[in-house]
Amino acid sequence: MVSIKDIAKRAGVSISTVSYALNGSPKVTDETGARILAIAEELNYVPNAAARNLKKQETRIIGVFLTDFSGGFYGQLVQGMKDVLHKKGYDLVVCSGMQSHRMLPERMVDGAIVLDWTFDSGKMLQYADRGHKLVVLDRELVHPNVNLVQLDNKAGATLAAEYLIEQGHHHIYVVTGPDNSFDSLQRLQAVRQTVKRYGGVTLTEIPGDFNKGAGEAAARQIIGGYNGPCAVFCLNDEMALGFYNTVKSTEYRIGEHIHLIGFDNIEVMEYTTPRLATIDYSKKKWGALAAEQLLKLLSGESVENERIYVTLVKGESVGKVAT
Amino acid sequence: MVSIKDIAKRAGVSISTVSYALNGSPKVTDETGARILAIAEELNYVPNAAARNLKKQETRIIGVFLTDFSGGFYGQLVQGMKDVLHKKGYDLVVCSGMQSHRMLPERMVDGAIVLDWTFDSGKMLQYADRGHKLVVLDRELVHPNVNLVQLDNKAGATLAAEYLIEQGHHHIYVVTGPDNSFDSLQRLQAVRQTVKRYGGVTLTEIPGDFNKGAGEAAARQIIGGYNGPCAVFCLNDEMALGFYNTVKSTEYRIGEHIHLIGFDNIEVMEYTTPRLATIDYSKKKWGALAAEQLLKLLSGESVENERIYVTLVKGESVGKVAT
DNA sequence: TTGTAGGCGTTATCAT
DNA sequence: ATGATAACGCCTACAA
Repeated sequence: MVSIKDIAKRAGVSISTVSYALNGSPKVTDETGARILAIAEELNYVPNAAARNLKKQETRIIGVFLTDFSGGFYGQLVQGMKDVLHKKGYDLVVCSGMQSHRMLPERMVDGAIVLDWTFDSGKMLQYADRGHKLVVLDRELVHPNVNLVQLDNKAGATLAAEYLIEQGHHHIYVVTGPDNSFDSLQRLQAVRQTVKRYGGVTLTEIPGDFNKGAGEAAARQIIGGYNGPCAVFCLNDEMALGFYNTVKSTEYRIGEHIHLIGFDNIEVMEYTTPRLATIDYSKKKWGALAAEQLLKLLSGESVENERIYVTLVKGESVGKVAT
Repeated sequence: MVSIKDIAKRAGVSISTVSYALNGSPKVTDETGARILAIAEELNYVPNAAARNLKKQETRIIGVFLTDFSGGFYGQLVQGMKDVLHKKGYDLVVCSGMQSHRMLPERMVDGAIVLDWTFDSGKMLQYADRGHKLVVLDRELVHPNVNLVQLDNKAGATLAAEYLIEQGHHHIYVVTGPDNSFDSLQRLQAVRQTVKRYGGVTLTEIPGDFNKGAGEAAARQIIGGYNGPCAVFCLNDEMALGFYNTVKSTEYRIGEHIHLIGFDNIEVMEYTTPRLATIDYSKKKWGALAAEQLLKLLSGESVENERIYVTLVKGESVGKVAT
């Protein structure tokens, strides 16, 4: 592997001169500079990241930690981050799986954006304590080195629940996410509160895990005990989709026997028949904002937590019920 | 930042003893080893990746290079890779954008899996020449350090074209991908060949770019000049989806006036009405195989190029035409 | 069993 | 304007 040493030898100068030249320092003559650059080019010199990182104590890389890559969800989110980070000379890598969590404390990345419920909160706080900067999208965490950019889950779930209730539904099922998911918990609590506020509405909670399978299971359960029109709020679209699939394979019809709403407005929702109601928000903006917040943290600015607002997307999957 | 030096000082031993202990070398007493480990734990020691990488000349990280993260396509692909790589003690990071291409020559990753038409083939060969190992999924490249795991595009496109022709269609449009996309080119050539082989079929090529917008534009163009039933082969599902959307907003019906088939069988396809015909293959297997090939390359084994086989998925989007 | 020391490739501070 | 040199944190012969 060719290093600055090789270039120095070839150019008949010292390694420091080479380093200066390569970094465009004005301390070196235009002439020698050009000569060195030419030699570097000729030798196909590429700086070694490990050495540079070790010396400079920074990588100019941001790690984005996701639970997995499935769903048409992350594309826009990451694009939003990339746009912002590239503009500031940062690169971005997407990591997934608990194995990769160590990249932050090992300083392979300068900071982290986390949307990954497998990332332990305790660990995150520990890292923050050691000076690492994080932006967290999927839970509440209080630490000067941690910034929160959260969805307005409460508003979204309330919108969804109210929508169902106002269409005349008085029996509502809610299919939840994993127990340790902050998003799920927030949404669930908003639903409970809304139901209580209205009165005369019964709420049945079905535990889920944000994956398709949970939606399918919930559908089987509800169909099994079907006794009249009911409404179902799946706390994310993935589960709503699984629910939809299962109902589709029966004689029951969505929007007629079973009314369904999800959360996230992932791309697929647009293609179902009937169109599934859901809660929408800008994934790209979410990513962009998260990246901006992280950059501020890295530059030592103090930052306030931020919130991403949501809107209701109506769909034929939710119909009126005569009361 | 706490380093082995700090641990050594605290433990009253030299840094090499600490290093040995941390790496579980049998050269150190169980007693001192335990004591050192305890102190490391207590001080929250985390090894510095840059230093380790610099010394060991490897990172045990594989870079996966994608053009972007959109589409429900990459989830399974990357999952397949991750499963294989983790089992061998490698981590995986997903990179996107030309900025990130430098990670390979800078040795931030030990090897690369590439499915990114913005990654220049010349550059890739150059890197291979310098000893870097790559597995390439989206083009043909001949180099001992490069392995190819390709889709059987020719078979897929032939299946699609034959399907249309055998349903009685004699006017076929094909919407292509970007000019520099190898997948697009291979598929297009197979279509041309199939059409020629059958005879009596006219083929119209509409340039696209593998994005939704191109599908929409093609749909507008075809509808604008509509004069009787025709068949359309979008060379990927993303464009087929755009096409579908646009037709949906008109009085024309897919599967009746316009017959449509795509390529990839992305998740969304299952939810359209009518179900869009497409070409399917296992994304997970593709990723897993690519990862295996890369590991072999890294361990110095010589490897043959591989191929991923495809199947036809029929759908109501393609109907029979009376001839 | 433990310590000493050299080196991985850069950057950056001092001299010259 | 250029060169010598000391870090950065870790690993690993080799010495003791």
